[in-house]
Amino acid sequence: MDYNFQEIEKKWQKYWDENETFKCGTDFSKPKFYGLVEFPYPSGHGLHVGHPRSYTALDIVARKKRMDGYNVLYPMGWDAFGLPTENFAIQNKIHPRIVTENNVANFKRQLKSIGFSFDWSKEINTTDPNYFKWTQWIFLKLFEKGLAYKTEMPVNWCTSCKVGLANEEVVNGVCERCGGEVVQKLRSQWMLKITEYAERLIDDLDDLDFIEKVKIQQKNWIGRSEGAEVDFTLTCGEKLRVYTTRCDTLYGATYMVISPEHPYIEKFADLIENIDEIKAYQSEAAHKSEFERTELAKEKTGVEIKGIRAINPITGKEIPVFISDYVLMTYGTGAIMAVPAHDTRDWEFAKKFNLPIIQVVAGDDVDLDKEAFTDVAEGTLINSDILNGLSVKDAIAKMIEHLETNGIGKKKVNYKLRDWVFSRQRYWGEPIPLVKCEKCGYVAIPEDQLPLTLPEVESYEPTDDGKSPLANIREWVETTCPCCGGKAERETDTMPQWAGSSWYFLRYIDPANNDAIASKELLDYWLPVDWYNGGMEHTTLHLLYSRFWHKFLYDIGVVSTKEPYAKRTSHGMILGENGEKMSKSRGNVVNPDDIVNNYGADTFRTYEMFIGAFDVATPWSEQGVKGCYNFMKRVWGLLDILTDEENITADLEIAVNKAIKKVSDDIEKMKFNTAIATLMALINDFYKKKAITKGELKVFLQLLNPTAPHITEEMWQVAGFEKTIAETPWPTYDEAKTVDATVEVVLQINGKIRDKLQLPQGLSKEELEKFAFESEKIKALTEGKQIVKIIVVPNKLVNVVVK
RNA sequence: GCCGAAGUGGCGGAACUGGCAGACGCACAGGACUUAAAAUCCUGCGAGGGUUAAACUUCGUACCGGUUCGAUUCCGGUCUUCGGCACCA
Repeated sequence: MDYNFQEIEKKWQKYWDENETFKCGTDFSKPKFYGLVEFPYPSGHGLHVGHPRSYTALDIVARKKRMDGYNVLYPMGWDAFGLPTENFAIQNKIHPRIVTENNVANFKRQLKSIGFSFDWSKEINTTDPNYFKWTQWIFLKLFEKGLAYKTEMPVNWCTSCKVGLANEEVVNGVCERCGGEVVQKLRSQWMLKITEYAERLIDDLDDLDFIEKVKIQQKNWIGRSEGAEVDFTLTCGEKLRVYTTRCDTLYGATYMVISPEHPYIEKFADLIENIDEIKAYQSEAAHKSEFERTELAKEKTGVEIKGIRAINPITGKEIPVFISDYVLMTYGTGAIMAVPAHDTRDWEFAKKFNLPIIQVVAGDDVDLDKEAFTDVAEGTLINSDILNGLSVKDAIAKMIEHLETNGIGKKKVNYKLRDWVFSRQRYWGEPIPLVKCEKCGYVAIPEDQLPLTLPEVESYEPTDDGKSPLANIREWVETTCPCCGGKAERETDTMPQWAGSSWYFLRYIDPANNDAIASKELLDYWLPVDWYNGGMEHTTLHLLYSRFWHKFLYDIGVVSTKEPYAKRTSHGMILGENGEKMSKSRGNVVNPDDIVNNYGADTFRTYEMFIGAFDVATPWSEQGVKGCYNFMKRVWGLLDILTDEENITADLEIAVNKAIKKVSDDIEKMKFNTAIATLMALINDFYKKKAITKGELKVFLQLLNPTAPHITEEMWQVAGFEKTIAETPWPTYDEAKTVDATVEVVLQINGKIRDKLQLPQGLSKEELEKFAFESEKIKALTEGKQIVKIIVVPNKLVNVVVK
């Protein structure tokens, strides 16, 4: 009988659908397992071979957990708002909803063809009004609690398309779509105060089982730093506040710099003698795009503010104040004290403008004519009066104390994290459910009017002045104020794509609920997500945003866990055969459909898991796929050598027990490649014997089932076993039977292998030593030499050290 | 520049806590079956030396050095590749 994967896979996919085999249970006394993978953006290109790497991995975990007796929730849905769909709709004059429907249908067909054990009854779609009703609801709660606010923010503006672009759409400083110039333009934008959660987002990471690099990347992104705020008095009488992490170097602060956007320029314009020059510099800086500001950062620029000077509060000396675009308005106070001796940027600036450089930390190999001395960890303070002789660490502590007792400054923690720009001037997103009333300002629309749906429009293109296409629909925009009943206009911005994905794992729990995000009882049972796998590219955006929203929902009592995800893992990228990232332009894209059609879903799944270490990027290999296809055929061929014997034969008992242990452990540790290797080795044993008993086949099929579910179920049925594998418990092993009766013991002289002995398991050190010296080779090589030492590692080796 | 990960046969990759480097697969070679091929099954397969064949032997986990009876694994330094951040005071 040939291995007809098309027929087998179709048969079992139909069976699972009809029997709702993987629908999560309602017996809440059972332990639960909530496995989650990132839901895809249903693009027009169809599924990428990268998606199934993640989905298969957690599918294996989910299938095993079910066999382990857990109540498992493993859901799937669609993150369907977003730009590519909108752009496709614009180009082809099709409604984005239709585009989305088509893409979702295609994705769903593809996912089903791979045989994932998703509970499809929990399917969600972020563009479904019954879904985004709750996205809007969460936004209104944020608004109500003062965590959503509107402010002027620079946006990336494409001068040719006349449209605001998301950061992801700006590639090398130009518009991704048309290649046009991108500049910064101020626009009024809705913002979410994620910075208010910065500290908790860092601190709570400690209790989570996230892979270390995710934690590190999130911490770096949030960018916590401890320092001090210090007030310098200006000659105009006002105080200029700076932030510094190195207040120990205050004696070396020889000038100050404020950012070009600093409000003091405007405030003290009358006192500034060279105001024209300053204004010119300001406008120059404003016209630089983000790209230019960073790319051209090699040479420092700036202008001294004439007419205003500052007084160093520690030394009492008068120092000049500059403006320069190397100081950012968005971090700290938008002003710095410059210590050129110990900061590279300040040093470069001081060199260019010929400013004094005063060393305040001593160290070896310091040449301040060549570069700043920044590696001060071992240094001692000098030229610093009260701090002289102290280490940097002690000096900081002493200076903070000094600043605080004298009212000059205080300790301060800062974060690099900035608030979340939450507006998009686009059509295909969730409308922000607010109206602007002339009298009442921004007012939330009443909850019972949610969802606020998108109106039908003629064109999805943004307006000439960069407003959302919604702004053109006057009958939709013009409304009444829910507060005073007067004339009001709807907000025409929509939410970013990150909105719908920031809470989707909650909706899976109870997707049809009309009264709440999900019922409290179900939320309490299923949360937190036990295991979330996804790409590293989502570490600093999606993963952080969703942790933020979850913490907010925790604060307002919607959910009972502080954190959404107990465990986070990440898969490596699958590269093209040439080792480069898969892309259309490189022509190295592999279509999952082709693999499923030519080799079958089981081969595809097995290959994706066998390809290499799960968290490491690996190139695709068609030959490798064939290797796994061979394995499937060998698995199928076991039916030809099947005997009637019910038990596991004695000579394979150890191998089978070892395999159960290894596969079980490897799945938990995501070492799918070695789990499969173990099963390949085991099947070689069966073929060598040209026989497999029913007992052996049973265990083998169960172990392979999570990876290759179709072929194993079919063989299970053909072999006449009861029920389906999915309904059977995961096989157990006998620890005592995972150890071989004999072990190969290595005999070494001075650490070099000279002989090997096959000896019984568990011999004592003395016995091993005795056996070692019975070896002819060891005898010969130790003959007449002085034995210095003998090292014996039980069951492993005897090493004789001779002189 | 900063943070992080990695470098092992012709290739993808194994190796628990410092203890036989190269599991498993691919490719390749040889054999069985076949009229033949494909498919399948079996065997071999790091490099050099050595032998009719074996035995045997030296080298070998990016590079240089160290710790150790013993290092792919630990420590110091160098190089390369990939991922992230990037004037964050």
